Amino acid sequence: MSHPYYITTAIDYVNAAPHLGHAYEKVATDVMARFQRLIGNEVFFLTGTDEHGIKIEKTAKEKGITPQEHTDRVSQEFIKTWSELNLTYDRFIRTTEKDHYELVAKLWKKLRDKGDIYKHSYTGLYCSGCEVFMTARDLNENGECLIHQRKPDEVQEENWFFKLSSYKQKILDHIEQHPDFIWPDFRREEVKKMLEELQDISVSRPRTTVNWGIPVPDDDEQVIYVWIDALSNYITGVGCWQDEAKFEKYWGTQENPNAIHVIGKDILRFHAIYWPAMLLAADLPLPKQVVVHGFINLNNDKISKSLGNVVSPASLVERFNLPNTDAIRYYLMTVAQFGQDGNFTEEDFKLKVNADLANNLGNLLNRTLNMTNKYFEGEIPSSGQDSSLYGGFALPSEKSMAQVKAFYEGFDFQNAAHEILNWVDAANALIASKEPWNLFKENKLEELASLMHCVLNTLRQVAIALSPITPKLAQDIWTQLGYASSLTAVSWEAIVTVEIPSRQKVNLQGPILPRLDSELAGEAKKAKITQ
RNA sequence: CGCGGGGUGGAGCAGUCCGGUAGCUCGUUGGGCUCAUAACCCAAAGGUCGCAGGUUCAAAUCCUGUCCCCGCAACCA
Repeated sequence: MSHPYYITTAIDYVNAAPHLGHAYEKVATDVMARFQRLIGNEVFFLTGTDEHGIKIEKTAKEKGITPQEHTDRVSQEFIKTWSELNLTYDRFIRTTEKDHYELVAKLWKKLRDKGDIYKHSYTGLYCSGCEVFMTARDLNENGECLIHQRKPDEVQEENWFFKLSSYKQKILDHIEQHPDFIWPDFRREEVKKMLEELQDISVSRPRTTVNWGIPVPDDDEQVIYVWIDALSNYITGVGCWQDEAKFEKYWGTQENPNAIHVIGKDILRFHAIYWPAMLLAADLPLPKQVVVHGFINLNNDKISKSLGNVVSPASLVERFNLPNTDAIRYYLMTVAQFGQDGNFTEEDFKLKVNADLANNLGNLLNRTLNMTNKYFEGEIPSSGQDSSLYGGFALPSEKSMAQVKAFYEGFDFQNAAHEILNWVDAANALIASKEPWNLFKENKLEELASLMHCVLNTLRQVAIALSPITPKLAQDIWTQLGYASSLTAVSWEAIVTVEIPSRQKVNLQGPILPRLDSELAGEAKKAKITQ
């Protein structure tokens, strides 16, 4: 049965170019979106960019362009990168879009009219070096900014505040009553601790500080700060207060919440506390689940601009001469358990991609199609009388298929891929043990046909099952198996209910993914030779 | 005592909730095969699970203490 499935990523701040860290979350969300479509659900996948704020304003000024020009440029970079990674989002939302402005203004008024937003004078310690207000934690024992080693100025500012504290209990209750609201478990516990010390938050900034933002309704002096502006993209994206039918379908209702937010661990607080509080204040249903992933480090260092270790997906494609980004998608999804941190190294990337995708899977396809060409003139043989002969061995068991499905559903992409690769291994082992080349020499064509049919069908199943993670490779396998149609038209059930058609003409086209030989490997070889 | 994550064969990790022959991938060594992308298959070596104590017939797994690494703490995913 088809269900609406709404999934979102965090929207990225357009102050820097997209890198592997951004890509990690987006790919994971795309894998889930693709999987949900595969099992027949009606998916709406939202991603986008967060485009307001002082940093954008400053960067634009430095570059001598307007903030709008700047955000136009950078958001295009994100769109381009996502296109290279084959993300299948349904909308790319930008917080500078018209419908978002309207929604945010409505949301603001609603909270204000309800009395949940109030004006408050705020005396803060402002470090002009950092250009930001500091809290006690940012200061050393002498009350000096840790970075600039000098005392910040005492500045009084009038801001609008949101009564976050009055929603504390409701949020806590919701978390208790919906154990799946925050995933994984340990993040839920973390949020409960955060809730213990909860203060109201400032939700606007004076125009004297920031100009680039959505104006506070009926207050020319103030601009809406990031919380209300950025978080509400999730409801703008599915037509809140604009297209009620669409909104109810995807966002869901109080009784049947439907939205799933995929976010990084750094913004847990905002999604698990601020955002639900705002929704409660606006009398809107809460999301169904907040899924929190870990970070991918680069050579054990945090990915960051200041470390200068930013790697873009495009640069990997270039360096390794990849036919497409599937190797990157695969690696990101298998390098760590979703929810935990992982570590990216080029060496490991090469190793894993070569072993799993090129050697085991790619080579299985290649050797199988070659044999189909040699022994059966390129036509898929029928399983014949012996259809059950190899069934228990290479064909994935129904249990294994169900496991893969459960892994996907539980955001365990690592184990999903691992389980599918087991099917590949089993097929390779089956070939080794049955020695089809000898069956051919001995003219045991019945047995040979049955064996080849079995392996070809396994490849067909692998293509379907792996398609959420590696859509291009899966389609390549599909095409080489002789299908004219697109793999996206196939459903998950077909793994079990359909067999590869006999007499279909295979279409061997060479490696779906050549082995990666990095510059590193090249240089290591060179070094050996010169020694 | 701010919060949280992690410390398992050479490397990267799973297993820890619901104690009971320590598992996976890569690498190494030996063998096999030749359909295939120097690939694939089989086998072996290699770890007493950070450290100390406790509970138990039995602990990587529970409890206590301790050391080390990492992240978060009003926006670098």
